[in-house]
Amino acid sequence: MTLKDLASELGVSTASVSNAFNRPDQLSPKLRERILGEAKRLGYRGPDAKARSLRTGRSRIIAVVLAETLTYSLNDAVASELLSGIAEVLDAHGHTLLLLSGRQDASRVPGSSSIADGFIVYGLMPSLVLLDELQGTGRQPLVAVDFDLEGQPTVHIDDEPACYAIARHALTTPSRRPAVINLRLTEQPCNGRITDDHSLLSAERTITRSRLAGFHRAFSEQGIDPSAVPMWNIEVNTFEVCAPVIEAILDAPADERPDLLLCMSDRIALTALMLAEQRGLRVPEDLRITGFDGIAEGQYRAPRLTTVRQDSVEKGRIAARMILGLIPREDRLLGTKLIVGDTCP
Amino acid sequence: MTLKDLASELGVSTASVSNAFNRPDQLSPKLRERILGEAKRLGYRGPDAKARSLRTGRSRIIAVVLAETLTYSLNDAVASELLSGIAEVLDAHGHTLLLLSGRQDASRVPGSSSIADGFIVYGLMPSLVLLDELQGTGRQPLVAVDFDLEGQPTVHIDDEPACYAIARHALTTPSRRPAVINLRLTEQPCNGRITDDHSLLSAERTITRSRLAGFHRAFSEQGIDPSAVPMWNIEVNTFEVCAPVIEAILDAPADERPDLLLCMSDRIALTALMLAEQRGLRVPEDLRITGFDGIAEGQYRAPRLTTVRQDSVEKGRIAARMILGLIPREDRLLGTKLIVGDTCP
DNA sequence: GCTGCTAACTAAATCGTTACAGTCCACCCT
DNA sequence: AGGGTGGACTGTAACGATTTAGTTAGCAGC
Repeated sequence: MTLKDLASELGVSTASVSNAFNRPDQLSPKLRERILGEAKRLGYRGPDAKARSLRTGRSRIIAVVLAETLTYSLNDAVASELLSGIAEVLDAHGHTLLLLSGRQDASRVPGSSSIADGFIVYGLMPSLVLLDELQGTGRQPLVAVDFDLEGQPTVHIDDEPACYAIARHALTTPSRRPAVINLRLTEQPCNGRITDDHSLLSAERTITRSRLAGFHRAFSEQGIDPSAVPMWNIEVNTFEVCAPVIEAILDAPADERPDLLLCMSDRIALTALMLAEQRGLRVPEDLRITGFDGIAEGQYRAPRLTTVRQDSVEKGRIAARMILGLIPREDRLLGTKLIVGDTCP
Repeated sequence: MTLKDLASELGVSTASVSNAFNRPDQLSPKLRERILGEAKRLGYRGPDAKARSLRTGRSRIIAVVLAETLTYSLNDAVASELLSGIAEVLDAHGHTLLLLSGRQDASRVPGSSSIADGFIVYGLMPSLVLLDELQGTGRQPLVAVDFDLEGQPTVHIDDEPACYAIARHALTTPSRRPAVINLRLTEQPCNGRITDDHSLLSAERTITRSRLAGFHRAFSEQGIDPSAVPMWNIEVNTFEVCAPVIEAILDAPADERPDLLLCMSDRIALTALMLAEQRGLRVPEDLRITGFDGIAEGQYRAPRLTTVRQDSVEKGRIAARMILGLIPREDRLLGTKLIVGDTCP
C-alpha cells in the first residue's frame, strides 16, 4: 500500500495525496477528507519515512555519537543526563534520537548514518578518525560537547576554575597527604598509579587536562608542590574498574594512606566512599573525598558527596537546540556550582 | 557528489560503483581499487544511507519504543540496563538504535519511524493507541519487553513467583505492620495511599498486578489478610516523586509506622532507605525494606539492599537478537534471583 | 465578451541507490 | 571450428515519496 496505490484507487494524483498529508492548505477540505478517510480504510499509514527522507533530504533524526560504547554510556550518569537533555528538546520538536558509538566501529558511523540531519558528538578523543569523516561531510551540522573540535561549536564547562574551586575548598582544611584520582588521562589504557611527571602536559583529553590544571593551581597556591602529590588514573568510569585501583590506595599502610582524595568524577568518589566505609574508615574524619559532576546518586545518600555540580541536562538541551538551529551554533560555556556536602565539609 | 557522478567521472556504470562498495566479488580487484581510490580522491563517502534504505527496504536501524518519556527512561536504571543489552547486540551486528517515546506524541511514532527495520517495545500500558498502529503495519517485526502484547513475542520475567519469594523471605522474621509500595498500579495518575480493595484486580499493568499477587500469596500463606495490609502507590520511579509519599509513611506515629516495607522497585526502596536513615530509624532493626530489580546502586552501598535481581541487560540482549532474527521470535521467560542484603536479612 | 486572477488539481521530473537481466568477450573443450 | 561456460561489466527499471511548473475551471471587473 503506497501513496501511489492510494491515489489511483481514488482517481486523484499522487500530488494531492501527498498534499493531503503534508499541506492541508493546498487542497479543498472536501477532497482532503476523502483522501484521509480512504487511507484509513485501506490501511495506509501515511508517507513512507525512507522515501520521504530521500526526496526531501531530511529525516528528522539527530545522531548522537558517544565516546564510549553505548553499553557504557547508557549506564553512566553524566552521559545519561546529557542524553536526557538532548531527548527532551528533540522530542519537543518532532525529532528522534539515533545513538551511535564512536568506539565500536568508528568507520561505520559516518557511512551508515548519512541518514541523520545532524550530529551531536560527545567527549571524543581528538584522535578519532571518525571526526575527520564527520567533519568532512560538511553537509550536516555538528555540535561538540565536552571537547574542542576545530571549526565546530562546542558546549562545555570551564573545568579548570571548577576544579580549582573545589580543591581550594578542600585545602582550607589542611591535608597532610592529598591525592588525585584522574579519569582517562590518556587514550592509551593506563589504570593505576601514575609516576610520569609530565602527565599534565601529555594528557590527551582536554577535559582531564583542564581539571588537573585546576587542582594543581590550588595546590601551588597552598604551597604544595603539585608534582609531589600522588596521582592515580582510572580508565573507565565504572565501579568494577574503579574499585581495584581505589582498594590499592586505601589498603596502603595508615601512614602512607591519603587523607584527602580529589576525584575527577562522582562515580570514582562514590566508589572510594563505599570502599572506605567497608574498611571502617570514617569520612570525613579519616578521609575526605571530593567528586565532580554532581550526579543524583551522590546527593540522595548519606553522607552527601562534596562535589562540583555541572548541569549536563542543560548541556544536552543547548546542544540539541543548536543542532536544530533554534539558537546560533556557537561556543557555549556553562557555569558550575560547588556543592559542599558531608564528605569534605 | 553522488554515486552517479562518480560513475560518470570514471566512465563506468553506476552498478559497478555500487558493487565496488557492496559486493567486491562482482568486479575485478583492479577496477574496484580504481573506483575506491577515485572515491576517496573526490570525497565521495560511500552510498547514501537514505537512498539505500529506500531501495533495499532496510535501514539497519532498530527502534526502541519506551513507555515513558526519554528523559525519564534514560535516568531509570532498569530501562538503561535494558537499553545497554539491546545496544550491545545491535552494535555487534552493525545496527543502530533509534529511541522513541511512546508517551510524548504517540501518534508520531509509527509514521516518522517506518524507517526502522524492527521495533522493541518496552513496558507500555496496553491501552496505548500506538500499539495498534505498530502492530497494524505488520511489515516490521516487533518484540515486546515486560508486558503482554497479543500475537507478538514477549521477553519478561515471572514476576509473581519472584515477589512471592522475597515476601516469604521477609516474613520469616515476623512483621507486626507490613506495608506494600506499588509502582504504577493504574494508568490514571494516583500517588499515595490506596484504599480501594479491588486494586489487585483493577491494576492495569500486568507487571504490577503479578508482583502484587506474589506479595499477597505470601501474606495469605503466613495467615495475614492481604486486604488488611496497607498499600501505597507511586506513579513514577523517581526520587522526587517517591520521596513525599514515603515521607508521609515514615512520619506516621511510631505505633502506626510500618516495620516492613515491600517495595516494587529498588528506586523506591533506596529512597525509603535514605529517608529512614535521615530520620534516625535503624535499618533493619526498626524498619526492614525490600526492593525489586537488583540495580547496581542498591548493591554498591552500605547497607546493601535486599532485593530480587532481574537481569535487564540480558532481557535487552534477547529482545535484540529476536528482532535481528538471530534467535526465534517466541516468548521468553527469564529467571530471577533473591538477593538477601542488609536491609532485610 | 474578453482579460486577469485565484483556487484546485495534475503530470512529470527528481532524489541516490540497488537489482535484474542482459551483453560482450575470452577461453576451454571436443 | 563450433558451442558452451563463466567472468566482468552495463543499461535501466524500480524503490515511494515531494515538488515544480502547468492546466483547468470559475468568477469578478471593465
